Amino acid sequence: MVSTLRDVALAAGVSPATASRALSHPELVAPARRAAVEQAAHALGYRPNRAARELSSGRTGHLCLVVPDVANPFFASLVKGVQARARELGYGVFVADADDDPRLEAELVAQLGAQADGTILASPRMSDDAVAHLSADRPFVLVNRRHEAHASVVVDNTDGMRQAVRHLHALGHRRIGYVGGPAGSWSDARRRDGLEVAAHGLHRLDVVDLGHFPSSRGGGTAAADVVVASGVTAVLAHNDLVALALMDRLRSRGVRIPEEISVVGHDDTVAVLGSPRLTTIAVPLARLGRAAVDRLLDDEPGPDTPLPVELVVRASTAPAPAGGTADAYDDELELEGHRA
Amino acid sequence: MVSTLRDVALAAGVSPATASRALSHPELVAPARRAAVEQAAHALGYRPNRAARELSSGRTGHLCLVVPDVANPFFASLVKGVQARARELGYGVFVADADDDPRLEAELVAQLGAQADGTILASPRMSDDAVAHLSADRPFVLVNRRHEAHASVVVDNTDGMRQAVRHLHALGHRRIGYVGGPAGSWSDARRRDGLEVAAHGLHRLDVVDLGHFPSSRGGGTAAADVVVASGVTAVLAHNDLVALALMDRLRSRGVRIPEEISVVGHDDTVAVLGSPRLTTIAVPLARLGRAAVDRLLDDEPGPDTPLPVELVVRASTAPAPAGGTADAYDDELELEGHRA
DNA sequence: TTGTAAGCGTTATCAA
DNA sequence: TTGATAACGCTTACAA
Repeated sequence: MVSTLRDVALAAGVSPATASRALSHPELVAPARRAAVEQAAHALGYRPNRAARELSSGRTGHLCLVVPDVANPFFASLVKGVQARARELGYGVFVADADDDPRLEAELVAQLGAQADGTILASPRMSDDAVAHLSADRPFVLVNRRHEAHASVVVDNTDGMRQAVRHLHALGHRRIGYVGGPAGSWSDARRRDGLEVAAHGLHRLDVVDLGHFPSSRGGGTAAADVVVASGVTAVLAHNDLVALALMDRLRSRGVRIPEEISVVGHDDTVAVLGSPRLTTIAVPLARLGRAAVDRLLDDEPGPDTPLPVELVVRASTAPAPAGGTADAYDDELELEGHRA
Repeated sequence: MVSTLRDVALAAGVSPATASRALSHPELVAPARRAAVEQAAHALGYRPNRAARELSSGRTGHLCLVVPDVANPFFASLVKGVQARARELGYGVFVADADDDPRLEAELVAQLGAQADGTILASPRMSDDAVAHLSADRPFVLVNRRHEAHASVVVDNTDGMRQAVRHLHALGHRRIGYVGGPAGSWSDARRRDGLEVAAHGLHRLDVVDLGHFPSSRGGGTAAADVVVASGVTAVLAHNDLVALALMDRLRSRGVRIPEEISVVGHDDTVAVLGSPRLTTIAVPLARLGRAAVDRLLDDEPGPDTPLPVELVVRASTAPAPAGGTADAYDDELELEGHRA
């Protein structure tokens, strides 16, 4: 049979209260008794009943993590980090997949969040307004998105763009396209900021905004044709999945990568599966997940500096084609280009 | 404030016991009172306290899912299916990532499993012996692995091999290599069975066992050289990740795919990211996850037939090279080949 | 420093 | 069909 705290107390010759304290607040109990209790607990294979503990203390020992799609490698890695850190701290993690439906996300936050000591939400697509109305009574942390109403952990999206643009510029690219993520995405907006900053600092550089695209393979396929039409010699994609599909479509239109067009992905989730291997902006997803847990459980909010990202150069970026199209196109066909 | 059953009972003018029954076992309560309770509950925004319910009833309303690595797309998709079905049935899901450590898996099953109404375990690498010692007191289901001591849900690994071999044979391949998964893998053993069956049914066919390899990219890279040395014109890989790395290495050794060697993956997790797109044996992972939940919660075990898999033909398989090496090698260099 | 005892919110047993 | 009432196992004032 499963033994209770009573059994432990009985075996150790103390009251249930002392047994409880010995296990939960050891510093309040005399060393001798504490040892006796610990030994009895161990001998009986005692495991505290979390339901009873919760009912009495109000704390569940659970964390709740809501993501749009666990099968998306970005979120899967995030789950891994959250899970690892939570385990270290003795928490179990409810993982809720919202199946890419922002309304379901809100519902899950309300439902499962009520059964946990805190909730972590990764939701690039929920509206700011909807985010504002999420439960603020319990600890709550937003991942890779800021919002005035909540705590958050983010990565340095802006700096990632800066690194990538500098890399491409050094390779001689002078006309670089940006395949944006869905409109309204917080990180997409930050990346556009980074693009602007980067473009201003470099010589003779056009950054061309190719528009907003779905952050799926379909987005990359659609973007490819826009890329070709824009005359850029390099592209930054919103994520690796998009970049891979983009390369696929480019190739099938006869464009050689990286000889004719260089491609940069984002996140480093599936970049290594591409052919050629994708140069990408690596995001420390597991660290981000761990940081989310710490932030959730931290009493003092802290400064919340963005986590650093790192450009990983692989085979999909190369020097700009000689006599590249950059100058040829310089004064035509400029879709909202930023100019240095 | 959050309202309790007492509040509902008070508002509805009934006793807490009746309120409880009205909500949990409606058929035991007179329609009039039931309606009153339901209305009061709704009006007060009543949410049952799961801890209290658990303490009293013994049921947690939680399920536990332990996987070796959530960042692996195979398991991520499985999580998605489990999660979806569990939600439909009103359960929350603890997801535990064992970080590819079978010992940790066992610990997680014991720890988190004790806080749930049932546990689902996907563990290709745990030893049969270790599996035998896992908690049998609560409902427990094994995923894609059979074991006499436990219930399980599996896919038809054997038939998948049959489909793939038939496909390759029809394309004229007469010497086909098998890049196996880790030794001890249950599904790998089933696939070898399928290979044998398939080979026996087809004319002039050699299936060459290339050995056991890690189910990671490294495994695929290592396998590539063995593939080249074996003189096969087609390869079946243990999963898509392995197949993709295999193609990478083959290509860098100057082998053209599919012109010189055809490649077949398994699972259809990342097959579409490859270039060329990978022909693969699609496994219904989400369905498998859903089935695991149903099996876990089913009172009557049922027959447990394997879920069907489906060969998806893409660009990585093509007719065998003319004057292919198959016949040339027919009587030499036969590594444990099965012969029809 | 320790023990007594009162809950925590729900379910389930028993009478009525 | 309904209502008291006693658990469920633990934590935490409060008292000693």
